[in-house]
Amino acid sequence: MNEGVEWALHSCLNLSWVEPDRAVTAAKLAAFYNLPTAYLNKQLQALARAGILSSTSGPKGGFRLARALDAITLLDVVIAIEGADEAFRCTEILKDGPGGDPTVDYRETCVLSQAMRSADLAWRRELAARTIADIRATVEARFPGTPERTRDALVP
Amino acid sequence: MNEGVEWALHSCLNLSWVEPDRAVTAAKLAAFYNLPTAYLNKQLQALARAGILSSTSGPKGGFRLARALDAITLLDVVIAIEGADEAFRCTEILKDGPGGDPTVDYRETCVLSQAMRSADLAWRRELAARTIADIRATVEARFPGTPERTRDALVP
DNA sequence: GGTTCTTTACTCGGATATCGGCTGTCCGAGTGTCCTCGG
DNA sequence: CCGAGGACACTCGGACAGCCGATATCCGAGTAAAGAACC
Repeated sequence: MNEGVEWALHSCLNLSWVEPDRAVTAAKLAAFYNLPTAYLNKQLQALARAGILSSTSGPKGGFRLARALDAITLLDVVIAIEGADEAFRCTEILKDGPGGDPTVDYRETCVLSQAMRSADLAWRRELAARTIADIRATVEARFPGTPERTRDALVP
Repeated sequence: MNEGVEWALHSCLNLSWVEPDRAVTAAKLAAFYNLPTAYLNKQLQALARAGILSSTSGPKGGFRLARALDAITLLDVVIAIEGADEAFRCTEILKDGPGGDPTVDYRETCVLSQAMRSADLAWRRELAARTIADIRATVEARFPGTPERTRDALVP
């Protein structure tokens, strides 16, 4: 899995601790973890295209969360970065086998494909059940100093 | 995910329909789906290293299943081909952030890492719950002609 | 006829090229801000 | 003093190289079988 997913998740979480009307630049978010600025910017662009962040150009510009915290699931972020394709991609090799029918959609018929898809759905269900709001609440309960420390590092 | 996983899964399933004392060459298994022989051979080698198949050299050689059908899970096959690493790899970027502690193992501490690992475990649990025996039984129930057709194509 | 040895052909196994996608970087378009200048 | 205009600096956005792993391939080591030769 793409490394940018980790950056995107942490960046969304960090953005949840700054005032919603305050935009944070990619440079600030990158400096927070010593990440390459331009490359993180690329991931943030993907989040903006997915409607998770909203971006503003110019001075005082940057990124901010575009939705309520409990309306952003971990699956949303993963899909924004990695794409919506499932991990196991059925190439329908049964079509080239003995008794293969070119008119059949083996992604729906093949038992192995169904089993792999079932596992993939379990993974997605788990990710869709956790929102940034959940994560934030857990972090605040375990590490009370995090919100203030994060805000201090991101806002000038 | 690696395309060889699909080939490996179908090959294991196909091998389940030939007599256990009969070895099938990589060439036969590849011809079944018009796959590149040498590359499929590479995947079969990985399955052999994992103890899922046993290989025999020389004439009348080839691959055969090394374990009982109900002792081979889909997860076993996936791990043999893809490796045991989980999809989401936590790089512990919190170590480089404000308040980061180099002595802490953030793969266990980071809430996001835990959430991603939880989803990964759900995926693995689903794959570990299905064995080649299960798949074979389902296929035989839905497509009764498959066992004979497969055996005819694989044994001389 | 039986046994042993040799030859042979066949198979796996690992070492070797090739390609696509992730990683990393750069510069231009757009925009809000601030300063200056005029009324 | 107030407002308008312009220059400026800052930010995102997409276009451009580099590198690692997956893809695809080939040839050699090992082996079991088959056949020939000998007893």
